[in-house]
Amino acid sequence: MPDKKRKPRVFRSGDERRGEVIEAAFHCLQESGYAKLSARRIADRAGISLGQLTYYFKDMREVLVETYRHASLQLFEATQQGLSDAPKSPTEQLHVFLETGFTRDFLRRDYLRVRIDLWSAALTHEEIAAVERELYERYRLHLKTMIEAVAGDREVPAASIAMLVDTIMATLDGLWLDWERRGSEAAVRNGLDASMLLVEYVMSRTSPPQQYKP
Amino acid sequence: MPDKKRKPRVFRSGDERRGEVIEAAFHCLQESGYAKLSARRIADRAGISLGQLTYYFKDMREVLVETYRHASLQLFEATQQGLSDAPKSPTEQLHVFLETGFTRDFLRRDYLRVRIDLWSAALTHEEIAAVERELYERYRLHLKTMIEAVAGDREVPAASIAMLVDTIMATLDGLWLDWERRGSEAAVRNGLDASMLLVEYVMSRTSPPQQYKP
DNA sequence: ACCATATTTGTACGAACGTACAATAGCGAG
DNA sequence: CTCGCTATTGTACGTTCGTACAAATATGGT
Repeated sequence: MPDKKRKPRVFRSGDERRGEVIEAAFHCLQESGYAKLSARRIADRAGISLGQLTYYFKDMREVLVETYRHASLQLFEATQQGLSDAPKSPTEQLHVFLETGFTRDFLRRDYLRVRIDLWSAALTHEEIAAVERELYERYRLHLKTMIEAVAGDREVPAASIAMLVDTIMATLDGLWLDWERRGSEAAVRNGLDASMLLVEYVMSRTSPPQQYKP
Repeated sequence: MPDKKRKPRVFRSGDERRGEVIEAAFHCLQESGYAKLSARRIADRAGISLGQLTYYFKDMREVLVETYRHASLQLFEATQQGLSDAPKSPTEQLHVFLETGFTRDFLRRDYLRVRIDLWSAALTHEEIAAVERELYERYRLHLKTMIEAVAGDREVPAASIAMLVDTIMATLDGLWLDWERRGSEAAVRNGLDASMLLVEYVMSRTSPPQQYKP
C-alpha cells in the first residue's frame, strides 16, 4: 500500500480556483474581519499555496474587490430568500421584505461584520465603493417597487415615494448598525414598526410630502 | 551666526505630548483612514520621533483607543454647536438638533470617514466598541430629552418615545452613511423631513405605538 | 508514449510594521 | 555649576505583508 506522504495535488480549472479563493477570502472576512485579511490567511483557508493567489489574481486589490463583489451578492440574495413564499397584499409584502433583513440568521455577527467592513473598505478603494453602491442601488430599487405597489391606485406623488425610499433605506442601515452595537431586539422592532407606520401615514395623504417649516 | 543643523528639541510635559500624539493620530485618521494608520505615520504627522510613541504609550492599541475616544468627543461636540443659539419651541429645537448633524461643515468627508472607520474598528477592538457605545448613548440621551420636550403636556406613552428614539437614531446613522455613499442632498432632506413627520404623527396620537399586524 | 502547456508548490525578497532600547540632550533642584 | 532625571532621538530586531519566480507536477492533445 503506497502511502504518499505528500497530499495529492488536486487540479482545478482556472475559474473554479478563482471561485475557491474568493470564497475562502469571504470566510476570512466573516471570521476575522477586513483588518486581519491577508494573502497567506486566504491561502491557508482555501487549503492552497500562496503562489496560487498571484497566479490567478493580479493584485490583492483584485482579490479584495472580487471578494466584496461576491459578498455583496451573498448579502443581497440572503435578503431575497423566502420573499416569494405566498402571494400577499402589497402592504404585507413590504412588511415581509423589511423583516427579511432582520431574521435571526441574518443578524448573525458574521454578516453584519462583513457589511460594516464593506462600508469601511469602500472609503479607501473606489472600486469597492462602486460594488457597494451597486448592491445598495439594487436593494433600493427593490424597495421602491414594493412601496409603489403599496401605493397602488392611490395617487401618491413621486416625491413622497422618494422620501419613503430614502428614509427607510437609511433606517434599515442604521438598524443593522445599532443591532451590531447594542443587540437590542426592541430597537429593531421599533425601527421596523415605525417604517411601516411612516408608509401608512404618507400613503394616507394625497398631498405632496410635507416639508417641515419652522 | 551659529546655524545649528539639528532642529531644536522642544520639550513638553508628558500630558501635552500625549495630547499632541493623539491629535496627530486623529488627523491621520481624517486624511488617510484607519487602514493606513501606523506608528511612523503618526510620529511624522506630529513632527516627533518614533520612540516617543513607545515612551508615552504602552501599545499602538492604546494610541488607537485614546485617539478614538478623542474623535468621539470631537464628533459629539461638533453636533452640539449652535444648539443654544436662541430659545425656541421644543419642536423647533428638535428640528435644529437633527439638522445640526447635517450642516455642510459636518458632512465633510473627513468627519464621516472617521465615523465609519470607528464603526469598523469597533468590530475588532472591544475597547473601541465601548467608546463608540458611549458616544452613541450620549447622543441618544440627548435626542430622547428633546423628543420628550416635544411631547410636553401630551401624554405620550414611554413606548412611543422609545420607538421614536430608536428609529430616528437609526435613520440619522443611515443618512450619514448614505451621504458618504451617494452625496445626495435630497436624500438627507427627505430623511430629516420624514423624521419630523414621524414625530408629529406619533405625537398626534395618545394611544400606544401601533405595532404592524398582518 | 510523449511533449507542450497549465497548474501548483515552495521559497525568496524588499518594504513596512510594532516594539525595544541604548545613547543623547535639555531641564530643574541643590 | 553640576548632577540626576526626564524627554527625545535614532536605530535595530523580529514579524508579517504582498509580490515574484524558478522548479515541480499533472493534464491533454497527438
